[in-house]
Amino acid sequence: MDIARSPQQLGAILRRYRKKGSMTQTDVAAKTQLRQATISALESGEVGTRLKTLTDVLAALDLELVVQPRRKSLPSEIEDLI
Amino acid sequence: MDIARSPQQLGAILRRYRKKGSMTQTDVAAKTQLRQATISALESGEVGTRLKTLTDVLAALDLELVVQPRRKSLPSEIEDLI
DNA sequence: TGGCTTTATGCGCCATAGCGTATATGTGGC
DNA sequence: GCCACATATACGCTATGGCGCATAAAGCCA
Repeated sequence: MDIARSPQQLGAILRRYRKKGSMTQTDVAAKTQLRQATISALESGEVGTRLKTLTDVLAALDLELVVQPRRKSLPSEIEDLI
Repeated sequence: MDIARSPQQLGAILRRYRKKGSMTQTDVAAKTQLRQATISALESGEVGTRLKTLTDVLAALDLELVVQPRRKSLPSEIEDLI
């Protein structure tokens, strides 16, 4: 599932989509005018990453966000503990 | 729709949900341990807002994010111009 | 195992978010 | 018009993201 409630989950999802598109962090960095190190930080779930960085990467991966009410999601809460 | 591709769209969505829940920025600030001014900035679409701030507010409003491939969305692109 | 690619870290620098505190500006309701 | 309540701004401060540049540490595959 691609539901995120934390920067960590968001980072993991972005990494999955990036790999699905056969791109490296360096590729994404080039597309977004960011550094490879910055992409690394985002995917690692650094809590301080800026929204602009997130939306830039989403654009590079051709993704978008949907905001929705939380569903009961035991799986996702368990995932939080990992 | 609640699709966001930019901090601005995200802020607008959050504001709508907050009002739907009859909460003030001060209420959300209290719940999240952030300042009312910070909530104001987030809803205004300040690009530098931190991911942690976003996820904290999402939690306070009982919302979550879904990441999905971009759909062709003329409406959303028009919205960008507003 | 060696060698190449990919990802994670380090360091010094600058810009800025978020802080506390406070005030100004909206915005409704009466 | 007045007055609460809500939201937007301001100022000085500290913490930290992202930068360039560089290197270390994994991963991967022949």
